[in-house]
Amino acid sequence: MAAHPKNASGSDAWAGPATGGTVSRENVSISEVAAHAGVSIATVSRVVNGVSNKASEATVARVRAAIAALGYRPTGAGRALRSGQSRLVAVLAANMANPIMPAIAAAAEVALRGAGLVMVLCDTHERPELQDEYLLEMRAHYARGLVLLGAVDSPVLRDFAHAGETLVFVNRRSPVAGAPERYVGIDNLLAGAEVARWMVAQKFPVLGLIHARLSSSATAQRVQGFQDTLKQCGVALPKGRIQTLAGAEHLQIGYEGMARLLAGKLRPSAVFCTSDLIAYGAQRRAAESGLQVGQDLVLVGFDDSPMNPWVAPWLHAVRVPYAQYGAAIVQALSGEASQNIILPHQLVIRSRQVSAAS
Amino acid sequence: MAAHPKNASGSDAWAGPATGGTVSRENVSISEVAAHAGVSIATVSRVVNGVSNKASEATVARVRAAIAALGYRPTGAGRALRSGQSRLVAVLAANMANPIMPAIAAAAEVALRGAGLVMVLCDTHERPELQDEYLLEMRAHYARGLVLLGAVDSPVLRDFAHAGETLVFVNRRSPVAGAPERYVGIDNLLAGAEVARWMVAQKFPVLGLIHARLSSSATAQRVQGFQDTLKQCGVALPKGRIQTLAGAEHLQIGYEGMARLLAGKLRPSAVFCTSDLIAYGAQRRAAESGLQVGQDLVLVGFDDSPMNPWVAPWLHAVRVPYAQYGAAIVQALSGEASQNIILPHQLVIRSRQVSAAS
DNA sequence: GGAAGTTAGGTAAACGTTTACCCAAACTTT
DNA sequence: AAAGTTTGGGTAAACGTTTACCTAACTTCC
Repeated sequence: MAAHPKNASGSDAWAGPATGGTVSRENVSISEVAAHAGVSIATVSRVVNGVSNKASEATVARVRAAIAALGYRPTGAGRALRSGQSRLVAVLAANMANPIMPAIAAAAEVALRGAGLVMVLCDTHERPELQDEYLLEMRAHYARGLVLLGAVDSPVLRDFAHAGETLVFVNRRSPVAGAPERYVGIDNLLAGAEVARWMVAQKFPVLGLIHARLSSSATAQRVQGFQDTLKQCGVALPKGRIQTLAGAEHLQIGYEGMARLLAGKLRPSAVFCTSDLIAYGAQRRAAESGLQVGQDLVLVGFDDSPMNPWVAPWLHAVRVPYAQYGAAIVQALSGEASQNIILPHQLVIRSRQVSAAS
Repeated sequence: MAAHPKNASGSDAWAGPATGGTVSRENVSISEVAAHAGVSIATVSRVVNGVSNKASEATVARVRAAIAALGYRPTGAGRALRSGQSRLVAVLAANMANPIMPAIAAAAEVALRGAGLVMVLCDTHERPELQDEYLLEMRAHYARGLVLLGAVDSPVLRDFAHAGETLVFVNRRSPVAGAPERYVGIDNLLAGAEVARWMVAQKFPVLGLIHARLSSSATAQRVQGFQDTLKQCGVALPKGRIQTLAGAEHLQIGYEGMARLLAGKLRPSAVFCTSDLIAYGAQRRAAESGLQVGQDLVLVGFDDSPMNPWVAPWLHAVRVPYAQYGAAIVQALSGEASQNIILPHQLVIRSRQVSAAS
């Protein structure tokens, strides 16, 4: 019931039926706390920020009591304005439709919280103008850092990179050369190579590859590692069995890519898809041709979404340790302006199940 | 004059190698724009905010030119501090692991952008303390609105609801009674009823139901609509064929629920799962028992994720129009303090395809 | 041709913080 | 006992906006 008179005349209207002690009142500011504790606002500020040698035990206790009693919490805007830095960290994701983006974002959010920061999540839809818009907007909010979850090249990004803004590139490397770079990701080159080596070891007679356009450094490296290693092992991968498709929709890419592979003379027996979504699409197309993925045809994906055991138990995949990304992002944010954090990946081969599942 | 040199000496330090015209410089503030245009900061502010009758055509043009030349963009913190309101809208999602959450968030983000607002996405993990933490933090940033994507009951939420904070409840109704409520969602009761009616019309001999605990109003209504309608149609749904499971992990709930259903004497021929994820889990368990979902057993899910045709073509589902949620959320934010926006849903029955997945 | 109204725009206060600087009192050192 | 040093805490400026209020210079009207 809390009364809540928005334009009431009675000034102490909401001092009345207090909702229950520590629960927040409408709009406590630092000066009210100061008055309540009988100190200056400077002292309150110092207590809040843990400035150590500026207040006696007794005063600290008194201030803390006042804070608790009034349910005070410093206002972000005031802080940001004064100190030129907020607790906001912007995460710009290229494409939230890909389930790995929310997965990384979730991990980042937990880690950031642990560091006392707040995540702001934006979806750039892989569009440079939108990315620029968000970059500017977030700097206007004094964001402490900008995390690019799949960056695209754009004017403002270049500008920021050269100006020394705090940028963290995740999964996909910075598209702007010549500037220091904070990067979090895995060794995509090695991962691609491992997939190739496994396929060779399994002696699959006919290999294939489906991937999106190479504008993303991650995809490019996966593809390169795969191809190089095959060549190195003396295994052929002719042009016709490499399907490169444009478009943002990975499911569609997989579907179409598989259609083209199946149109070739030799039916592929193992296909490397550079993302799980591509593999999902490929499986769908293969199933429509009556193929049983996991038996007639082996697919290897990339990311290894936690949902794979449930919706795609037939899928092998390179597992990217998304849960570890959170901590790594925080570390990158607070560390040197130029650093690479390379996390360990793992090729997950699912048992030849009929009945797998976690 | 304004000039406002922070430490004079190298005042024009960054006027040097301009990055290229309209691209942002380090830190342009309104006073620099004012100086550049030869007007007061008040005038610049008015132009920026489109206050109509306070500046001549010529002045407006001059100010706009200065803004463009310097790449000025008003600082969020300053604005928020002065006006007590920012452009931030917080979206508190209960569980980002459920793909419908990112889907709604994405729609909301697009619509909010269109309204000149910025989305801040947080994951409450269905935990009241975390939800409270975010509510407080976001109000401390003068968030213009708080969107609860699956609210849980919590002290601060109650407090805010009664204090008249701008709260929008999506999918799941407000857990606090007696306060005005802005709600965006579908008619879950009706949807549940429709599923029941369809199942009855198809004359499935043995029905089943798997759902999570009923703390969510959405789940509760789906279940109630389903059960009521079955009863009304004279179709039995004994206790043993209703599987209610606790836990946050819907995939697991589906898996376990199906296991229990299959342990009964009669094998169910059609099962209603109150979310797609539950259906995924159920399918997995059924497949492990050698059942072909879509033939031996029909599953109806809820949400109809865009990925369903790809990863779960065997799944019928109630389609929730997530793409429309964005606009609805914006509308709810800007409208009356008490309103219901009920969007249309649709029971999607997929053709009886043969080429089922695994 | 003066009163009244309109137009264009400047002045300065306020929003809630943080922090550089100052100062008094209490110790510590010679 | 005077000179330093530490401890505890207050004063006030600054951060970048928005906006209430003021003030000229024009219009308009009789």
